Amino acid sequence: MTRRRQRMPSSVLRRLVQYHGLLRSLREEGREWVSSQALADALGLTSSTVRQDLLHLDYSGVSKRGYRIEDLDKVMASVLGADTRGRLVIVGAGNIGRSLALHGGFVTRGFDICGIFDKDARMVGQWVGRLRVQGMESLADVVRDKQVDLGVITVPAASAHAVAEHLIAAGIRGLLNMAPIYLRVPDGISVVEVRLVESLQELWYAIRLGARDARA
Amino acid sequence: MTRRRQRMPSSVLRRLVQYHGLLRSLREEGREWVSSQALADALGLTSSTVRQDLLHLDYSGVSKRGYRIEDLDKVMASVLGADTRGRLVIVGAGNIGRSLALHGGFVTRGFDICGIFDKDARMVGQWVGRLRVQGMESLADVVRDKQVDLGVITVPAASAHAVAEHLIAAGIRGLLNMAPIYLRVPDGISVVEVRLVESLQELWYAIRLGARDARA
DNA sequence: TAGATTGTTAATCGATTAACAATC
DNA sequence: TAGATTGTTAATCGATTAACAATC
Repeated sequence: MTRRRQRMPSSVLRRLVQYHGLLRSLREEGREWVSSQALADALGLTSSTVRQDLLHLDYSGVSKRGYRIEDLDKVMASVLGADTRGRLVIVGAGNIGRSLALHGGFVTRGFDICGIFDKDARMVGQWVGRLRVQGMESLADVVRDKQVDLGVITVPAASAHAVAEHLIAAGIRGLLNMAPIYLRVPDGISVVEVRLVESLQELWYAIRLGARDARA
Repeated sequence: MTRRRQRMPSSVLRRLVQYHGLLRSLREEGREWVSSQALADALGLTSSTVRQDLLHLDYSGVSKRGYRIEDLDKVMASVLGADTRGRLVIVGAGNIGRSLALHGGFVTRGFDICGIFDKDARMVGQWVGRLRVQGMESLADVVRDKQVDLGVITVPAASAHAVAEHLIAAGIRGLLNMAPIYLRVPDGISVVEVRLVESLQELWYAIRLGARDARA
């Protein structure tokens, strides 16, 4: 009987995903044990934070030795759902959309790309790797037939909301939004916003601040 | 004499960048005033948070009317450095790197792309929009000659650390890292990590949790 | 004027860090 | 055994929200 744990804070979830990626690398290296301190060092955290985070899991380490990498990896994969594959479609076959479709990272980390769509008739029919760009009118059928879970939005800001509604109407439950606009969605739909330009602006601020400090 | 404000927490900085993007759109629409409540609604925050954030700026709103969009935009642009352009290079001319180079978002939001580099000789010389892919041996010269501020890393995880060191040695002060590995850098160098696959994994967790809750 | 909205203080909430007994 | 590392509680720190007097 698994103990009922409270809902995971998103700060903890974000780190669990990181630990999991790290554990996979460590496993590949053939390592067997890892300590909270080693995990913390690798990600720029404190060992206290790591141990607090692992409290959210049904897994215990071993005093003096740390955590058995293989076991912890399995527990995390199960909690994160990394042991079942997610199905996604990409909407927007511009540069970003096509590069994500061609990028191997999604596939190797558990996601299947079930289609790429664009409303531009000139794009439709073009090949992107093994996929052929489809028109928006096919979206709902593909989502239903292939039981697609997630939509990745890589269209311009002006079309993003319409695309989101289209995907939600088709039955999708989660959106990764790369369009530079904040999406408002109904309850029950999850959204993760990816903000490349904004990240760059934060970086730009930090650099300028550093330069000022250095002069002072 | 501008009052010396304390260092800005990164949570506040992240939102200031968002406000600024929003203010730009509002300006384009020809709007003149905006309230803390309207800003909050647009980004899913509370008006309290917005007003607290604006306390970090040398700018005051007007009781009963809100904030004058044009003035607030200017103050923010100045604080964020959005009134001076940042220069960047992209290292890694794979799908992601090329799509970022071709993407207009960086240029329209204040960043100039000064070069794209790859260590693969077969890539070197190929055109990516107006840019030609250069070999790694040219990197240091370009960074120095064009006074490049930022590096965007879009190489595989295995090469990311070497590329980061190369960029830092060339004199760059900030890195946007899209490689799926956590970068360790010396003091004084800023890093922003972009984690597409990890974002997708967080989304996947949220969806599965939602599905469980719906069943319960 | 009356009412809406700011600026700011205080209260709450949540996340991180410190500390240390338990333990293998 | 002795020492390293866990699990967990308590302390600290920081961020968000609530509340409301000031005000145009």
